[in-house]
Amino acid sequence: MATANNPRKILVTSALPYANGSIHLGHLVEYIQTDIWVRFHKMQGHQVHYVCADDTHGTPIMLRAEKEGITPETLIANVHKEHSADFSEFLVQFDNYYSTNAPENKELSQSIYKKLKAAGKISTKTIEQFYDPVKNMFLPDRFIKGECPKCHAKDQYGDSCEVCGATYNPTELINAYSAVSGAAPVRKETEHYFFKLSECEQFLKDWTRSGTLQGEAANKMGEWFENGLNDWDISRDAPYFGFEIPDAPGKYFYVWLDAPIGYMASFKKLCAENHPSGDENQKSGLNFDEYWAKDSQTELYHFIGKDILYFHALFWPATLEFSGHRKPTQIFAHGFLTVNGEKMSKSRGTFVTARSYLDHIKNPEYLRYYYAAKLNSTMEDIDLNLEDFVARVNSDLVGKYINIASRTAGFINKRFEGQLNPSANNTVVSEIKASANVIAESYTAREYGKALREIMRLADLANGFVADKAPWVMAKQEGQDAVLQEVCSDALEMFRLLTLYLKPVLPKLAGEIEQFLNIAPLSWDAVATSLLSQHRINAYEHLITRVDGKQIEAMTEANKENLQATPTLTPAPHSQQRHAEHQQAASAEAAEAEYISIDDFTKVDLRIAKIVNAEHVEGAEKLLKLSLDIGEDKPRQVFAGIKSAYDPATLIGRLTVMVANLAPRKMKFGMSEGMVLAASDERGGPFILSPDVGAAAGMKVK
RNA sequence: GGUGAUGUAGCUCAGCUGGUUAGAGCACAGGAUUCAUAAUCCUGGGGUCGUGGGUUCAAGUCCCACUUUCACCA
Repeated sequence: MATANNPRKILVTSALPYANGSIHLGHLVEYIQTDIWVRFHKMQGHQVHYVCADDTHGTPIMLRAEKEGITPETLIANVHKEHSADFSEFLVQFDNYYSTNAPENKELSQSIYKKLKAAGKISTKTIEQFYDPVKNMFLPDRFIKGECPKCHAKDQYGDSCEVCGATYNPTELINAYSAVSGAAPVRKETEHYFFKLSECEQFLKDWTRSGTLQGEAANKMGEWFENGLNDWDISRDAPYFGFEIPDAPGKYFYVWLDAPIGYMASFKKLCAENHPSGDENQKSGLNFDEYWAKDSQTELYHFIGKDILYFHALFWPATLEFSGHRKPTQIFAHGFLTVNGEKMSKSRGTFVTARSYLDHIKNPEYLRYYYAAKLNSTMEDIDLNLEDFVARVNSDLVGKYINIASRTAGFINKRFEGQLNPSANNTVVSEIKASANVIAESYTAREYGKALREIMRLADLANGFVADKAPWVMAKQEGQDAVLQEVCSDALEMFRLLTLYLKPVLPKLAGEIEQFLNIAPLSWDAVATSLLSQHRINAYEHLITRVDGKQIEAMTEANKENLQATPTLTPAPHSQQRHAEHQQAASAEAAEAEYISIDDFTKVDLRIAKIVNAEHVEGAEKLLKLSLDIGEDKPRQVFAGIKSAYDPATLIGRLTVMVANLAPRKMKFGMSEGMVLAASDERGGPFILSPDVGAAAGMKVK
């Protein structure tokens, strides 16, 4: 066991976000989970370093930069700035946030490759791949599209069909085309470099059994072993944004080779920063080799999403082992985020970026708290239920926790000039202190939900104590001052302890409370101390406010609008996908948001409609009842939400456009047999459409 | 399709190696209270633990089948 004089030396990483998009609420699950774990261990007095970086290489980055007319270097520098700001505002405190496109990473990648080669783990093989003859480049599967060989759905990606779920090789696609240039790809031979993973099976089996993985993850590994391990293709042909392979002109490391090495590079940079002279083996503290040499005694933990377990549990330990480095102590995989029980969705407005959350909800600690309340050590998905989010934050943080200080500090400040006088032994205080170990164990085991349940149970005890003692009654009675002071002091001591327990999750709030209580920054061993009599606290200022459900609505609304305002042209990666081109399946929905086929469009039966009657609907705030002639025997009855903008009398006789084959819907005031089209956004509306002169009722719009 | 997970009160979740009338928070109802940016305290209603079989003296907890949702398939 580590002691105060001999702290554990721990290096922690989170997965590298791909420099191709913004950080969103899904990403944050991992960074918040990791950050809480790191902060907790730092509070315990251990020497913990938390590093991360942007994952910057690969074809998607190259092509996006080209499309934007900037260099890849400029693109990744912009993204790095954005990512850094997002993390910082969410209080994710990296010791270094770097980039895989860095000299340290290049050097490490090349040196590791050379060691693997010297160990006989590298081979070459000529393979045949699709090639874009217009762009003069080989195409990753994701950039080849065509007709599914099984169900003949159009515009499917090169590896799997979104419609029928079939998987296949890009060579099986019918009428394949390049998503980059549109040209028909040709097949072309090229020599690729492989890491001989097939030879690492025994090593990996042993490593897997050594307690490095969660049970579920180990099961998953077993499945992969059963299927047999294939060699890993680690090269890509120019043009490619990445590091060139030594002695292999025109060949580059596949992004997934140098990405995890980015963990090392980021740490190496941190070591250098700690050494002003630049001589990293001379100066204080951090020594790169102490953490990464084969016989390292330090601990190394990777927090990752379950989607990239394959890379971290197979390739990465094998790469480290056969290049003469230490292996990870443990790999912690977590599940994905769903919002309101479903995948994050752009059309529902639940695909929320970190920035958008900050713009609308403001306080990042609400999200940290909510995620922590949901997180456990398994790979299960966690759900962000927005209603639950509001209820939980308001009830737990404001109603229970902060309320303890809010309801007692006033007495101390007004009646005793901020001076405390706690009792010698309060049973509730003792019980709260007694939970320190249980809570610490839960944090260590990444069972944050369990930790917070316990903390909230303790907060209930504290509120019960206050209710039981009823200081407001004492305040009105003569001669009760001493007891009043004692009760409120004890409540604040309880509040101090709860703050300590919550500090890994709510570091900023804890800082403000330390100021309010006028105490030194809380570390875990401060459980053993107490607020002393004579100690003076500062004036209580309101610490946090409640979340308003309207803020949530505004956020989801804004994210819906964003989609319409700025449709992206590049294939949007799946909500959870952030790791380069191996992630090929863009969600059907995301794809839909960009383009629909002509077949989709013709499903909508648009007709010119003559408004033969329009009238107000009694009891309806927004609706007008329209009768629309579209050349049928009887006019259609349609309720349209345009009352705010139109006087019914002025509408009669006008021509407009309606959707004629929308499923009839029963509304409060009767059946609505279609929909009238109208334009609107924050600038105004609705404005109904009018056809040009000559159009007649019943004409089809196409 | 294969594989791994998952399905417990209206909502979000606990339930360790099988053992008394299945728990919590939120929401809801009633009461108390007024110190706190309506917070707090007490009480209560509410679940055939996805479905169907099986093992067992005893199953939410083990086994089998089906089914829901999610993920992965290099």
